[in-house]
Amino acid sequence: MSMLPFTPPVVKRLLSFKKGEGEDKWSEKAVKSLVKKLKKSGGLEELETAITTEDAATRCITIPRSLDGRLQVSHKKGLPHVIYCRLWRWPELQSHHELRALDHCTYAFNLKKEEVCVNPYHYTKIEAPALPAILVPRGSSSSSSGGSCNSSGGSCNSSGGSSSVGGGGGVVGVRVGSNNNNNNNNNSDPGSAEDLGSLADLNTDSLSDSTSLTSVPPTLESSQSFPPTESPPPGYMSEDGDSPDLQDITDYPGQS
Amino acid sequence: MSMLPFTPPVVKRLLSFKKGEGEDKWSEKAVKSLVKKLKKSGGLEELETAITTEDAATRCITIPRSLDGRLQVSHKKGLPHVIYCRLWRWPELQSHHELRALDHCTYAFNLKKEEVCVNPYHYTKIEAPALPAILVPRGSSSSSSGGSCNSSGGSCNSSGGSSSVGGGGGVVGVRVGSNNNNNNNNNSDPGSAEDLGSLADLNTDSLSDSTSLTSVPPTLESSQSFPPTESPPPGYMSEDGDSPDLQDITDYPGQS
DNA sequence: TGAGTCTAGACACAA
DNA sequence: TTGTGTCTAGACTCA
Ligand SMILES: [Zn+2]
Ligand SMILES: [Zn+2]
Repeated sequence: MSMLPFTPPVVKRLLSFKKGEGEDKWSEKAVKSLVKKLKKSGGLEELETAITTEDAATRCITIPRSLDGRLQVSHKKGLPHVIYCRLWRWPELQSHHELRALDHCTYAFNLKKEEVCVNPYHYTKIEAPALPAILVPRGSSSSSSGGSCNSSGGSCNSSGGSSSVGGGGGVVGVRVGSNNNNNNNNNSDPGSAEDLGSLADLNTDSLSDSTSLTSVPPTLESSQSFPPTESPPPGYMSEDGDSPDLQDITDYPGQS
Repeated sequence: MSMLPFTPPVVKRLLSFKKGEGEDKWSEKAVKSLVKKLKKSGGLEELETAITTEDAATRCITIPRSLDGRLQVSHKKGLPHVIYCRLWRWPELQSHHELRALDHCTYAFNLKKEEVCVNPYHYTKIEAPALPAILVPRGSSSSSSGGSCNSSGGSCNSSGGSSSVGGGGGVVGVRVGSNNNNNNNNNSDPGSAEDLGSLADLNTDSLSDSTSLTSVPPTLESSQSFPPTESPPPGYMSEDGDSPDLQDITDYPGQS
C-alpha cells in the first residue's frame, strides 16, 4: 500500500531550502513531482546545484509545458515557474506578473517554448505587474505615489508600454525584489543585476504618467487562507496536518 | 460560485429509485454524470422509462467506453454497468462477475463495443463469479464439488471442458459471499457446486431471462468501510455529510 | 483571461 | 494477467 510517507533524500534536501512557512505537505508534493520529471530528463543534478548554490549561472532546468501553461500538483494548478520560485525564493509571490526571466534563460516561461525553465534563479522578482496592472485614472493633483520609481537600482519607468510578451522589450523593470527589502536577492545577487540593467532603459512608452499603476497594493498579507482547490474527495483532512486518517468517513461502496 | 447543491428534477426523480441506503452524495454525482451524457446522446428518456418501469424490454442505454472500461465518478472508479446496477438494483453488488447481460442487450459490457449499455434492466445478477474465482487446490475428501447445474434457467453444463483454469480435478472455487444462504438457486447445495456450474458457460451466455434472481438477502456485511478513494486533496470532509466547510484547513498558498 | 472542477488516461503496484 | 488505487493534463465551466 505504501501509505508510508516516504520521502527520498533528494527531496528532503531540496525541501530544506524552501523559503517561508507552512504548506509543507503540498510543497513536498511539488518537489517530488519535479524531481520525478527531472530524473527522467536528467536535469536533477542541475536543480540541486541551482538550489544549493543559489547561482543564476546554472543552466535552465526544464519540464514540459502543458497546453494552458499550468502545472497541477496535488489539487492545485499554477504556473510552474511561479510555483517553484515561490517555493524556493519568494513565498509571497503572487503571480507570474511579478516575475521576469533573466536574459540568459533560454526556456523562460514567456518564450513559450515547449519546455519551461523552472530554475528559480533564472527569474527575478519585479514589483509591479509588468503589463496589465490595474490602471487607475488620475484626476489632477494627488501627487500620489503610484508611478514613482522605487527601485533602488536606477532607472525605473512606471508601467511599461512594453511590447510583446516574450521579447522583453520595454517593460518595466522595477528592480528586483528590493522594494522594501527583501533580503533575498538584494545582495549582490549574481546575475540579477545585469539583466535588470538591460531592462531598465528601454521604455519609450508613455502612458505612464497619466496613470499611476499602483504597484501591487502591498499589504499582501492576503496570502494566508484559501479555498481548497479542485475537487472535494473522500475523507482527507487538510494537509500539513499529516494525519490521513480516514476517521469518520461515512459511506461509499465498501469493498476493500 | 454555485456552491449551491442544485440538483435538477430529473436527477431527483431518478435518484428516488435508488436501492439501498447511504452513499447518497456519491450516487447523486453518479446520476448527474450519467444524465449529462445521456442528454447529449438523447438517451435520457429511455433511462427514465427503464428506471421507472423496471422493464427489461427497454432499449440499450449507452455511454462511451473508456480504454480500461472504468468510469470515474467523484473520486471513485468502477465499471459503469456495475455502478448503475448497484445503484438501481443490487446495492450489495460486488463486481462485474456477478452480472450477466440479457441476450437482447446489444451493447453489453462484455461485448466490448465502443459504447457500453448501462441499462440496469439489461443485466441479471448471478451468484458466483463467472470465471476466475479463487481456486483452492483441494486435497482429497472434499465433498466433491462435482458439476451439478444450478441456474434456474435452463442450460448449464457442469464444468464442461471449458475453463481449464483450474486444471481439472480437485479444485474448488471458493468464493464470494452467499456461500450459504443464497436463495437464488437454493438447492441444498451451497456454494461450491453452483459456481462451478456457472464457470461453464460465459460469453454469449444463455440463461437470459432467468429474472428470478433478484434481490438477494444480503449477508455481506463486508460492504461497509472503505479506503477513501483516489486522491487526498485539501480540506474536505467525507461526503454524505454535505458540509463542505473548510474549517481548519491550514496553509496552502492563500490567494482568494 | 483567470481560476476552479472533473475525469480519462497513464502509472504504479499487488495478487 | 487482472484488479485496483493515485495523480494530473486537458476539457470544461463560470466569472
Ligand atoms: Zn532558465
Ligand atoms: Zn443493453
